[in-house]
Amino acid sequence: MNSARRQATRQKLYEAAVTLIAEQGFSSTTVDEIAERAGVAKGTVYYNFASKTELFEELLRHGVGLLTRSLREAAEAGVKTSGRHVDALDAMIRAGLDFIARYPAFTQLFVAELWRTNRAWQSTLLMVRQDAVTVVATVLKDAVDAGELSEELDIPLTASALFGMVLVAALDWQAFQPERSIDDVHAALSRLLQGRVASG
Amino acid sequence: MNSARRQATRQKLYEAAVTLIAEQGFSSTTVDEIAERAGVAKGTVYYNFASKTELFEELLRHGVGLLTRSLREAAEAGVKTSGRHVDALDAMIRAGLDFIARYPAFTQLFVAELWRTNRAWQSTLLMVRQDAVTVVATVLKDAVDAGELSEELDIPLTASALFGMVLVAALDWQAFQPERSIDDVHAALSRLLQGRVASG
DNA sequence: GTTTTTATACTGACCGGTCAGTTCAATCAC
DNA sequence: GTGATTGAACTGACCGGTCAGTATAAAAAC
Repeated sequence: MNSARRQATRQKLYEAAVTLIAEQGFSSTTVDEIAERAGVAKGTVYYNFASKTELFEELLRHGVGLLTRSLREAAEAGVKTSGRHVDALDAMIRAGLDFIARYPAFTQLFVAELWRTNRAWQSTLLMVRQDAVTVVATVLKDAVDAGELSEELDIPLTASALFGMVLVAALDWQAFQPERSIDDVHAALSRLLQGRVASG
Repeated sequence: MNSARRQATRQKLYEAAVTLIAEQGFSSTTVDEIAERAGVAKGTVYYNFASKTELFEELLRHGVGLLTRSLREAAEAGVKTSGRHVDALDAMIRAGLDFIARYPAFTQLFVAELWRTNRAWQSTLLMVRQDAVTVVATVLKDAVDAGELSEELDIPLTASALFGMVLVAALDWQAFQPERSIDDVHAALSRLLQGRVASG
């Protein structure tokens, strides 16, 4: 059980499912399509996952796991180089952009599901969302504690707003201006964040 | 044709469809459900709209029409009172929050579909998105032309980022902290936007 | 001012297709 | 030789769209 071979099959199924569901949505994506895209028999899907829904839930956990790990590592590395927590924040924005550039399909799918209610996987989604927001909020809190950011900062709301800013800007970048470099996008967002927008 | 009665039926169908699709997504929402929620027979749906997809597309146009009108009015009123374009921007943020508070279901649905590809209504979505972003970008451009914002400002990307900031913060507010007042949320976003985040 | 006609709006049973999930004997790979 | 995969057939619930018929109200005919 859980052999390397099986792991590889599951990975193929994740990759097939993520692009199809990002394009078409969960309900319009058929299990037959997923199996075909993954180059696997339909029976294999049900040998590896209890249901279509469970495949999707594990996919969510898998993807958000990658994101949070990447954000955490960026934050740690960012604070280590300069000792300033705002640099950790900036490094996290960069890591977010990297993630979205690398896994655009997962990001689309995540956004599409995030604020839906009454879905089978709602509790799973709430948990993984909490994981991701916590990483951002923690860095914000550290920066406030260190006196780098105002004590009046509304941490949870700001974490959400930052998350949204990066998310929407990056998705628009991917969808409508894919020729731009990541450095370019990163610079524009950093500027906006650091209040260097006002003229003079 | 286009009688008051028919208009009323279409309105009922919009209202029924928007909440159901926001909760469940387009594909998981059945025409039977929409009809039942609207208190109307299934045939009536097809008497008023050519297909489920067309109902959805007209719903998108209808909703984004409301949003852009509201943003435009806010921007005009905002610039009139003080003559400063950054106040128009702030007024637009407020109008965005108002809209999301008033039509949360439409907002959810719009976000969920915005970055999907390969969907029947993609072109419709692209058009209405363009309408909305243009309103924001226009105000940004006016502010830059008036010397209130830096000339180096990346207008389209900043417009997207602002849009995302307000969108995600507001959806999180609605979903996870609905007890907070709109003034409170508005203040936090204004602060973030105007660079009053850094301490000191 | 009552009957007839017409146009529009609405109804709901029904049909044909689709799809998640099941089953299982046969084959493969380590 | 045991765990993993295949492939194909099958089931049954579900759903988008259709259509013959009904309801309503206003105009036309008498």
